[in-house]
Amino acid sequence: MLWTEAAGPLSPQGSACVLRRHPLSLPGHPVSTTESRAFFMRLSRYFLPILRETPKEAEIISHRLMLRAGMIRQEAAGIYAFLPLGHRVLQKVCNVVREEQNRSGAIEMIMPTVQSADLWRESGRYDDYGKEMLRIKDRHDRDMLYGPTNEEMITEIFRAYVRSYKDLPLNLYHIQWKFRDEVRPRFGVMRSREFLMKDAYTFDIDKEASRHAYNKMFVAYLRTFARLGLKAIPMRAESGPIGGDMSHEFIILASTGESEVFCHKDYLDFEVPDANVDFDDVAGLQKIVDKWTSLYAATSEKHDAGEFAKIAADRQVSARGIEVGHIFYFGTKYSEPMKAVVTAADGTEKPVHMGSYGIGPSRLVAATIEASHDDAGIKWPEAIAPFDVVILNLKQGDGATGEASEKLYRELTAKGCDVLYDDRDERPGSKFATADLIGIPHQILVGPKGLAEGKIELKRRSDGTRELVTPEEAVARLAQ
RNA sequence: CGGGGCAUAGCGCAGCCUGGUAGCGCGGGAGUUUUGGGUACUCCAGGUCGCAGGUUCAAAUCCUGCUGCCCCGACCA
Repeated sequence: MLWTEAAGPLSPQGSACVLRRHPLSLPGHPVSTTESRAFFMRLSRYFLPILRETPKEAEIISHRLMLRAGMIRQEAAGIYAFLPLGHRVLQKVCNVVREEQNRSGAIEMIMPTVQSADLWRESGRYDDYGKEMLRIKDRHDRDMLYGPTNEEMITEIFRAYVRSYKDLPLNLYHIQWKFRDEVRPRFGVMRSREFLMKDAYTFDIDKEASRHAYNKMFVAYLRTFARLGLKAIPMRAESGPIGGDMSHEFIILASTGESEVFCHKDYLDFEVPDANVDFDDVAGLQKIVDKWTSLYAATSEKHDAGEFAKIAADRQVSARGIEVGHIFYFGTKYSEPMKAVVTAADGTEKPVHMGSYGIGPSRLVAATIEASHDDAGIKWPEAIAPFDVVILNLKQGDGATGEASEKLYRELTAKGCDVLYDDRDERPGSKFATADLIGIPHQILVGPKGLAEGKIELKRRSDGTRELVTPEEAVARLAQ
């Protein structure tokens, strides 16, 4: 029933990772005996704790909307539970990220959240990292920590197995929760202490090879953000506490963004590489990266007013931005102290050149809302919407609307759509408000008036347009 | 970590100054009504007033300490 479909993201490409469990496998949850209701994602049976009023602690719009839409629940400062709706979005973001990482040749794995301090003593960062690192002791009084990042661990794994340049290049990534004990967490999951992070780590024989690895991730990021419906602009960045010299931040423009950014307007119209881009084409990738780094783009920290002024006035963009990704090359910073070396073609041992590449899915969920909402609520891009379609039965209890709604549900589901059915015993106004708030891209309004003429109403959340069509047309339209 | 603020029902708040039976709106439950943009009405349930001390005949209210959370700044994916 519900769980079968709620278990995970349902986009066709992403379904491989969905655990399709039989409901019987869930202990403590008796299987419903109302067979006719099986396999319907009914809002009346879902867990969607909508808040009508805005909790006072929420300052920025994405935080407010995520709380109101029942997506998250704060458990401590900067620590959040993702409720079913939020979880669906998070999973969909992860799937897009995952697909693009895989496309570029990166290989997924997963590393633990808790790490041994010894690993960090090897790189020298145990003492450098400061209070952002959550340090803990286990029962044997050993120093442990909740990972704020995984360079040391991946380097340890690499050096344990890889001996030859023939095994390079290598790109390993994982999507895992991290913890940074920020002094002042804020803005909901935009800047939480615990956050989900995709981290990729590349290993190459030299800097040139590493540049290609860097370019692969650069292009993968362009594609990832575009698929999420975001305009992300790569900007030259400081390499941060991890060190290095080749580094870009991917910034999306949003009026409520946390920092000020400046860039050339042409970036907004740059073409994003399509799915057929050849990631092994070294020169081709370099060309794409060169283009995407050819114009001025800087965050306020690196902003050069003089350079910016050289751009034609009507091409200048000065806006606020949110960092959603960060990639950097850091050479042998970890491979040297941690002795991650391979034998090169000439027989000598060389420390590998590394890079790391982060995207924060949990932050992306919030960032997307910042970039896409209105007074009524969230407007999800189709790629990460928790559901593709919501069917609103405007007269619950009316046999005709119920039948029409369920028929629509079955047909859309059969066509691969992710459908939510609002079968609650609520007034139409309440259903409209809920649907708008949670931002499902397409609403199907099934009411007695329209049904009398054999029509239902199709409403698009993005621009509010609505049209009367037959149920058959609606299905054809939504199934693409 | 510097500065400011808050903590009373699930959520939003009043009550505190001037100590004396803990309130309102929303939400929840039962019902009547209504049925295409959060319908109206009736009834009901729900709070050791963040925690611990103290003052007092009496503390949500006054005093002390603690904890949690939020905002501004510095910092950060």
